[in-house]
Order: sequence, then C-alpha cells, then structure tokens
Amino acid sequence: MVSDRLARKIMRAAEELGYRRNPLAAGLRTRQTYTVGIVLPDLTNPVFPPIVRSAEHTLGAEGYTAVLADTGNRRRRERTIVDNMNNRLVDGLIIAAARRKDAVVDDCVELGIPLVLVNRTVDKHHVAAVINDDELGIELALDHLRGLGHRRIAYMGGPQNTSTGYTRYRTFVRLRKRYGLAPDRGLVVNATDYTEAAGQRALHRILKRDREFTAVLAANDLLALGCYDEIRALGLTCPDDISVTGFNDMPFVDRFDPPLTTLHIPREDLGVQAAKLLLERIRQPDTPVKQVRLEPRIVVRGSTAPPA
Amino acid sequence: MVSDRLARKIMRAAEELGYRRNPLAAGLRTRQTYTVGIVLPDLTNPVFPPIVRSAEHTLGAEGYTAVLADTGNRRRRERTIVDNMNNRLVDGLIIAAARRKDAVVDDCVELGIPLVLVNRTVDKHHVAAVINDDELGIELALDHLRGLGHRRIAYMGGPQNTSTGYTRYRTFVRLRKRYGLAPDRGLVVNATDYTEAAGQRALHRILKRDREFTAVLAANDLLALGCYDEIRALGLTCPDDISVTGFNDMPFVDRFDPPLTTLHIPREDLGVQAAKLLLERIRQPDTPVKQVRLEPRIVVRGSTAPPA
DNA sequence: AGAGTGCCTGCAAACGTTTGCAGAGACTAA
DNA sequence: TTAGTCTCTGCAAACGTTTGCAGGCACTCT
Repeated sequence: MVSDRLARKIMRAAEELGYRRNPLAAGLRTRQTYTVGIVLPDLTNPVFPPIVRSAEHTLGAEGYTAVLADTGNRRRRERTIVDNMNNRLVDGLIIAAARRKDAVVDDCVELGIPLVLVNRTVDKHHVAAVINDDELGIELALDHLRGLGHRRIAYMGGPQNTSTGYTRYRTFVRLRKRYGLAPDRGLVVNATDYTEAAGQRALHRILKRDREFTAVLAANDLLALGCYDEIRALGLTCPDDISVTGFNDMPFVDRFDPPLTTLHIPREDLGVQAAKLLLERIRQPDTPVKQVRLEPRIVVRGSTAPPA
Repeated sequence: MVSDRLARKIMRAAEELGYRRNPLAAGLRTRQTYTVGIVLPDLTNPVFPPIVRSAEHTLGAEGYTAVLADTGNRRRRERTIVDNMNNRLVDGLIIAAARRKDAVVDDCVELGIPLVLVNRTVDKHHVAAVINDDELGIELALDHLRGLGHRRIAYMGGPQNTSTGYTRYRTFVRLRKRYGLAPDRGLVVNATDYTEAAGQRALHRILKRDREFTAVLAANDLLALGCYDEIRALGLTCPDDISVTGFNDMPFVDRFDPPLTTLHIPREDLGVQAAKLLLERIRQPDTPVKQVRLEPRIVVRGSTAPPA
C-alpha cells in the first residue's frame, strides 16, 4: 500500500514514540487475536508438557501465542474453559482432553471454531486430530509379552469414555482372541481414570478374582505405576512375579524401580503436527479435515521378564 | 443502580437472546481483562505443575483466567512472553522464572504491573514474592547427612543467577564453616542449569578432583537425578557408595531407584499464596509489598544411608 | 496541455463495551 | 398541588484499532 521508504520511516517514528499496538483493540475490530487455546486434561501428567512445549514453539514461530488451561479431568471445567476461551476470541483450539462423546467439541465444530484434537479423538470423525496408532501400540506390547513366554496376560484399560481407553481395550480383546489366549473376563479391567490410584484399585480388583496371570498390560504409564504400588503392597515384585507394561513413555519412567517397559510416542511430533494442522485450519478453514496417526515404538526396560 | 426485579428481568432476556459479553471490548474500555499471566521457566520440570494448578484454581474462584507460558529458561523468550502478556493487558503476573537480576521484572515494577514472584525472587526486595525458606532447607539436609555420620559432603548448587541457586549455595558454605566440616573448594560445584544433564556434568567435575566424599547435597531434585546418572556411569551405587539428597520433592521422586531423600516444599500452598498475593496487589495496589516464606520439611527415603 | 498513474494524507465508520448525564415517570411527603 | 426522591430509559462519548474512500500532489505518457 505504501512505499518501503515511508514504511520504514513510520516504523522508526513509532519506535521513538514508544508506540505499542493494542491487540485488544485490533482484535475487537478484526476478530483475530493471534491467540490459540490449548486445553489439557491434567497438567501434572508428565506426558503433556513435552507435547505442549513443541506445540507452543511451532505456534510461536508463526506469531501466535498459546494460552494453556487444565481441566483437571472435569467435564464442567472443560466447558467453562472453552467457553471462556471462545469468549475471548481465540483464533483456534488444541484440545487434548476430548472424550469420545464430547459436547464441548461438538459445539466448537458447530460454531466453526478451528479445532485440532491431540492424543485423544472423538467417535464422530468430523474433526481434525493428531493421535497415536493405539492398535499398533497394543499389538507391540502384547507381542513383546508373548515373546517372553507369557500366556496368561491381564489387561488394565483406561476410562472407556476416552478414545485411547476404548481403542486400546478393543484391540486387546481382539488380539487375545486372534492369538488364542485365555479369554478370561476376570483378567480384564478398565480403570476409571488415568491415575496411579485408579490403576492400583483396578489391579486390586483383578487380583481378587484371579491370581494366575504372569503379566499385566496397562493402557497408560500412570496406570502401570498403580500396578507397581499394588504389586508391592502384596509383597510381590515386578518383574519377578508379575511383568508390567505401560503406554506413553512419559518422562522419568526410565528411572523408576523397575524402569518401565512401555510404548514410546513421538511427543514432539504430536505437538508440532497439532500446531501445524491448527494453523492450516485457521488459514484455510475450507480445506478437508485431516486425521494424522503417529506410530509408537516399544521401549523394553526392566519391568518385563519371562514368567517364573 | 437498578432494582433487583429489573436486573433479573434483564438477565433473563439476555439469556434468551443468547447474549455473550465480549471481554475484548470490555477490556478495551476498562483496561481490565480478568486475566493473569503465569510465567514458568520449564514446564517439563514436575515441580511446577502442582504450583500452577493450585494458583489457577485460586484465581479461577475469583473470576480470573490464567494464561500460562513457558520460557524454556531462555531470557529472550521471557522478555517476549512478558511483553506479549502486558500488551494483551493482563491484570497481573505470577513469575516463577525470575533471575536475581531480572530486567523483565524491573520493567514490570516500573510500569506498575501487579506482580508476584513465586519460588524464586530477585535481589532487590521490592517485589512481592512467595518463596521457600531455602536456608532452613539446606540446614535440614545437612543435619540429616551429618546425623548419618557423613563428614566429607559435596555440594552441588544450581545456577547462581537464580535466588534459589545463590541462597542455597551461600547457606551451605556458611553452615559448613560453622560445623567445622572440611572446607575443600573442590567439593563444591554449581551447575549451570537445573537439569539432569547439568547435574551429571557437575558431579563429573567434582569427581575428577576429589573422590573422597561420601555424600552429595544437591540444590534441586533434577540435579540429584543427574548425580544418580553419573554415579551409575562410574559403576558405583547410591546410597552404598554415595548418598544423595535433593530439593523440591517433585512428584515421582519417591518412585525412583533409589527413592530420593529430599526437601518437601508446600507446592499447593505456594500456588495458593501467590495467587492470593496477586489478587491483593491487583485490588489494592498501594498496599505494602509482602514477601512470604514457606518452610520445607525433609523427607527421608532410600538415597541416603550411613557412609560405608 | 491534458489525461492517466502512483503514492500519500486525512477522514469517518465500525468493532462492543462502560460510564456519566439528562430527562421522563411514578410515587411519597409536606 | 408542589417539591422531592427513586427508578428507569436513552443518548453520547470513549477505549485503539482497521478499513475503505476521497482528494491532493507529483510525475509520466501521449
């Protein structure tokens, strides 16, 4: 619109006068705030910080500011947070806290708010998402345990209202049948939350019904830690008495006692891809909705061993 | 201003019409956004999430929204982030990433932006802060090690440009003299960062000069983990060969191998107090600046034992 | 010289609130 | 009836941008 020379002159003058653009006023006029919201289910779960960090970084490079919030795994808080963010006119949202049926997600889609799910997705596949290949993950873990010689393998799933909880559970059941493993219903329990306490409770329930298994495949690292607790509480040891595997390879699990065998997910990539996808949706909202699936790989450590 | 009856009627009408207040426009007019910024040095350090969470919760109860950001321990990013937040007219800031001399903090004070430091403070004591009693902490750790019979105790400090790094270091040196412990300069090293890698490097440096110590007192849990790594790399074991203590009692350190003896800090309280102090400064900016100090307590676990 | 083009300046409306003020009614007290 | 009080309605300015348009000036081309 204007010549380079003048533009520079204006910039210099602005600098001298200490002019600072007011993004509030600009946002009011343009309905663009260059802010995106990131919604987490649980900030204290170490899986998320690395994802958030790489997403933040990618967004920052394009001039966007990330606004984080933690739902504490509560539905009402998710609603409040997202409403709040939409009120403040974020340009888009990255949600890591989605449930399989998620009214908040539905509303965002309906309102046309650019949205990308990360880590978890919803049942209706009408929204952009970057997730892990959970089926592959469970298969890798199960193959590992079978390779060690385990035949009676317990499964500890996550909450069935999350896509990860559900897919991993379904996959385990499917594969167990395919491999001709003992189809004991008593060996499968789904925990109510992805927390250590819920994991411990769930293993307690399994142990009350059946003590003949030699390994437990947990749908998440925190659940696996809950298994550690229950195993220890019973005076048993891992992996001598019971092998345990997790999912996520969250930071520090390599230092636990014993170091956890688990599925490593490409955390940085999850964040980067989610950010890129979101930018795409913000800039070209009419582009078709994409789902990206990233492959986990198994990391074998000390929590798994051949059965006694 | 108006009667209750009318007020209710208006609210109902607003509801029916689906009216939603636009905080951008309101903020533009009133210069109040009911948003506060929380600035962290490192989101992946598990000490911070619990602090953030309780601060967020306290602020939320008063109608404020928290906006998180992670400086990744880089000065330039801290500047960018805080500028950005001030531009967007946050009502106040909680900064957990302060250095002892911190231009960003100085600027905020000068601009009169309500500000509370948490965990770390600055040298000039002109700004509200909620911190730990670091002197007490170091004293507790040292007493514990002395109580076990350790006499040659190495100290691994944190970055000296942070208040925690500096105070803990000064306290160790002071107490060592008071207790008449060997004043070897070779036994004291300050790491460049609060990270595991820096901790490992620092212990490596100590070990090159002196291998006669029986315990190392680390200024932070991540540094202590770095010590674990170096001890293991040398084929030694903790605590049989070397005892290790940390600081912060961050989540999960009780599960490490060995479980870490460390100083527990009242994380929730840090967050709550910081939030309350900030609200006070926002609502009554003329009130005198307060500094709150909270007491840590030692948690003895498996990483410390009497010397061989 | 006149028309056309490029660059610039200036003006005004709009975004959705808050805030203060003026004035209209309705009611109460003298 | 009149003055005074209360409650409500309506209007207008202001917050700091963005955006479009009109007009001015200088220059180039025919």
